[in-house]
Amino acid sequence: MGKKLSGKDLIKLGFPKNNSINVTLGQINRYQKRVKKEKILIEAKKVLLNPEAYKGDGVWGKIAESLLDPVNVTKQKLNTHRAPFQIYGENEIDDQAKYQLFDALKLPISVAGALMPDAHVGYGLPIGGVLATKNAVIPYGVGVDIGCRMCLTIYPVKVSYLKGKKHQLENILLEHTKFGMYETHKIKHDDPIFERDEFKTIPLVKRLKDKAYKQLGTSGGGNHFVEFGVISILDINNEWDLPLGDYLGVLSHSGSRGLGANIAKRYTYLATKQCPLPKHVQHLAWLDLNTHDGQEYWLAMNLAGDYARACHDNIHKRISKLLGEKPIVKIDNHHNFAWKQEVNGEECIVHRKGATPAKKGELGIIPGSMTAPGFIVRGLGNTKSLQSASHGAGRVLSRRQCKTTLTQSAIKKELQNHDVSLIGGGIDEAPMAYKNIETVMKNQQELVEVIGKFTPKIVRMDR
DNA sequence: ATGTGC
Repeated sequence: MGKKLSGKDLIKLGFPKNNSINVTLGQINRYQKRVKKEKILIEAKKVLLNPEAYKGDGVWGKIAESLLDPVNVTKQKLNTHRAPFQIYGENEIDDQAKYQLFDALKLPISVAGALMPDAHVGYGLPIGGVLATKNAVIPYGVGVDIGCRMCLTIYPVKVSYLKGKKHQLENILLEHTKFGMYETHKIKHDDPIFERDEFKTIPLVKRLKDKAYKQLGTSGGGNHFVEFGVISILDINNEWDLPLGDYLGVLSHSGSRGLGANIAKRYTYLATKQCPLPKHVQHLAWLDLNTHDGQEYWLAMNLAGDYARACHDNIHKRISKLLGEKPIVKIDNHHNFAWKQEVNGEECIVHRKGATPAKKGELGIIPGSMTAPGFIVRGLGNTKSLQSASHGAGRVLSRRQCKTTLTQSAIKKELQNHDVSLIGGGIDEAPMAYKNIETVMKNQQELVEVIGKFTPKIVRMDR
């Protein structure tokens, strides 16, 4: 009732008639909804008089920045030329995914790009896309599931265990992994990550802390899984001096749950507001890393990545305890993330949206499907791929196509043929929905070398 | 991938 803060109030206070008004109203509306107008105006005046002192503040930092350095939101144009790029396994990649990369390579911030052999169409950057940019980060270049990653632990246990204790292992997955949107652990688990400053200093992240707490160690849905299988070590020069042969392995694939999803959503929205692009590429909107929002996204993205790691660690720790065995090897890697990395001698932001980092000697995991093997790989540091490799086999059938062309009985038969037992798993995650992983691996021999193989035997997914 | 707060 006339109590709501308006632009006029701010002008009366002495605010300049530029975008600082909009920024201020936006921040207040978002984070100070329940604070009295009088109180807000007193604080706003202080910020107006000394914006320098408020730089970095969760709520007022962005306002201070808009006062110090008013931004002109100008429509960005695409270049007519493309930044240099490389495509791996081109024959296996559909044209739409290539066109998406080509568009991304025309952004004025783009330095170089690559397409991995499992690439397919996504929002903004294609899945399997790698893009290096100059001092800017594209939230949709990372993807909605920030820090989506793999984690593998290997146990010094005979593989006959998989058959002999099949029922017990199935029970571990059924009772002690959590899938789907709402399923959480009955007992709350803790983790040092919740002491991180970002949970206090970034208002959005603060609001997500409770949710993150509840979801720690859960897997979510989609293509996420936790599975037991056979690890075959194939490289005698492996980094753990393991004799060649078979071991019990636990492999997990999941990300940062609601925390990362909400961070992605918010900063994508902010990016599209600040960086208007032609309609067909609007999802490639970026945040300048010198701005408040850009820096905040970087911190929030890194937090979401670390949270995703904490989730996997929680899963593996609990399973290890239930097995009564300590892992002798642990390998893990993000495949939806952005890193600072040198490209052609200058520091760039390298986005990998469904791509495995593959610096020289860097270890990673490339999963196949629930019936096809995954691979433990060692990066070869190929600069043409921006030191990256595929993050899996890649889809051949869309989720919709799966539902219309596949049957439950065909999936059941496929699982039986490979001696795989499945708990959960929808028709859209059928093994037939994925490309042949052997072909994908062949198409990236210049990018990674294989150390070992993972053959899934007991798989748990959402349903 | 997530889930109803721009």
